[in-house]
Amino acid sequence: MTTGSGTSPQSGAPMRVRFAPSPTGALHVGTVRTALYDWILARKTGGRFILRIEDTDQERFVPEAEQIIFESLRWIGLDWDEGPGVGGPHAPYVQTQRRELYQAAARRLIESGAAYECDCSPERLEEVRKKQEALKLAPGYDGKCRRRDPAELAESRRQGRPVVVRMKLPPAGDVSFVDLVRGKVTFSWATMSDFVILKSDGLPTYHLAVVVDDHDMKITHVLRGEEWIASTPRHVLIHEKLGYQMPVMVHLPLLLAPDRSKLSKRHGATSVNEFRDAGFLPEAMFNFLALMGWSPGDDREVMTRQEIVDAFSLDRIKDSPAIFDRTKLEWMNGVYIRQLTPRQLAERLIPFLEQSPGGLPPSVPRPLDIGYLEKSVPLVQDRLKTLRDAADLIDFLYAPEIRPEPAEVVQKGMTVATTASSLGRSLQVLREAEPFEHPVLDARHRALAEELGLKTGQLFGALRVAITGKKVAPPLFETMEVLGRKLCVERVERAIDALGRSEARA
RNA sequence: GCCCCGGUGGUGCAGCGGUUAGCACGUCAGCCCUUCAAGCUGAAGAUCAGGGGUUCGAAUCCCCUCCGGGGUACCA
Repeated sequence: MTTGSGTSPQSGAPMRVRFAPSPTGALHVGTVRTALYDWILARKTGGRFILRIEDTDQERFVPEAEQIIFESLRWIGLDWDEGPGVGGPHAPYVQTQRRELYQAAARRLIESGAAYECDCSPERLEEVRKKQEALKLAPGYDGKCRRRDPAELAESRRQGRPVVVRMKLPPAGDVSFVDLVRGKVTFSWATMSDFVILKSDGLPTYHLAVVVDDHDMKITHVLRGEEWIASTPRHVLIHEKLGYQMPVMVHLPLLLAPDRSKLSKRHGATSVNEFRDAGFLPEAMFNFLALMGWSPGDDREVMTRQEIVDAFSLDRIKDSPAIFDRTKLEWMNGVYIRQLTPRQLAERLIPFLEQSPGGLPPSVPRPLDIGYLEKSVPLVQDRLKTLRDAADLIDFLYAPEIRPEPAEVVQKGMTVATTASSLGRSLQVLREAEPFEHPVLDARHRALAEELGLKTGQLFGALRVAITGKKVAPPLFETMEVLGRKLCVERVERAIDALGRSEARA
């Protein structure tokens, strides 16, 4: 390390970190931010980045979600060293395939007296909660089954009544743990109650599963969103009772919407897939997300993946929430778009231009000619915030004909007649210019404007509308060069015709 | 309600005991100029949430208040 900025106390030893999403749908940008930090840390320390699927919630399980997770991670460039698809020494990496481990752990906890079985009905639980609410007490399980008769439990089971396993909380006192971002955090056991670790369907809750798996997979650092900080005491308890050592805890600041509430659907796009489809570049997304909750300590913002890995350190993660500013993301995406070569940009643009709604009109034949596109790209490269912006900016290059509005062709201080005659003179230039390249076209038209006593803006403006059909378009003569002599002549002729017809009507 | 974590220009971030409070996005203006961008210059914009302390000195440390967020499930 030559910069020194990236050397944090913990950057030396290889870290084993895991990203453990639930397959419940698309990957939220906040979740991906966590994955990003995991990946960076693993790469930085020569450690391992482990992917684990936490599918213990059968209710919320979405079958396609697993594929979406893989795709999203691959899209943004996070490759995993252990996990689904690649295997590893702690396989399987899908929690529903590991249930024996959790059940064994639950059994050990019951045997040691740290946990107990509970057959309280949902109705009773609801009743207890209501009573507590009425008395303004903290809601929570009252511990009735702590002293449940084993025979009664067995009877419940025989009758098919649901039985869960609950962790027994210490009667009083505080729990503390060290969080790398927030320092020492303390909770009182009184604010919690005996929580479920094994559900009646035999699957573990998050609390048990995470502890068992992180220990089994030898995870050294746990990175997760701040919403987990309040349940960390539960994890401390389970670790303790199982005789496991706690990994280093790192609770990342939440990602908020501009209105400072939790980033959700109503704020627009929230999943990486949506950003990908909206035309954001993965490298821009990587860079932007890395800065959501972390900064290098100097004023750098636009950084390559390698620069981020080099500069990253856990002690520079901030403790206040990060707000997702889409405008700034768009700016950064534009920066990355401008860094591409025309060829690279053309290649990335093709899927966006070829897609049916949002791309070029269906009348434009697919597949697109990459050569023509590559020539067109420099015309709009500086003007793109997202890849999806391109279609609207270059559609006129693909239109079979342009039907300009006569009123828009005529520039300020000109009439239909003077405009038509000026375009007629331009036509000569277009027919004769040799070679048909922008420096020549530019020089000839400047001379023409002077000869006609027009401002360049007047002549060029009229031509722009004739050639592109738009008042706002890329630089005129570069555009003409891409379009070629034949099309330019046709379009200017057509504009003159249109002017003639409008005059006749008037 | 209770518990935990936050609060620096409009926005995102840096600064964490002594700075004219720094950078970026956005906004506005100028330059460039054929429009729009991009680029370059410059400007406006902050009682560092408020109030008390501690200190020679506080955005930085402590306390209170207010505001925001998170948690409080057989969801993760």
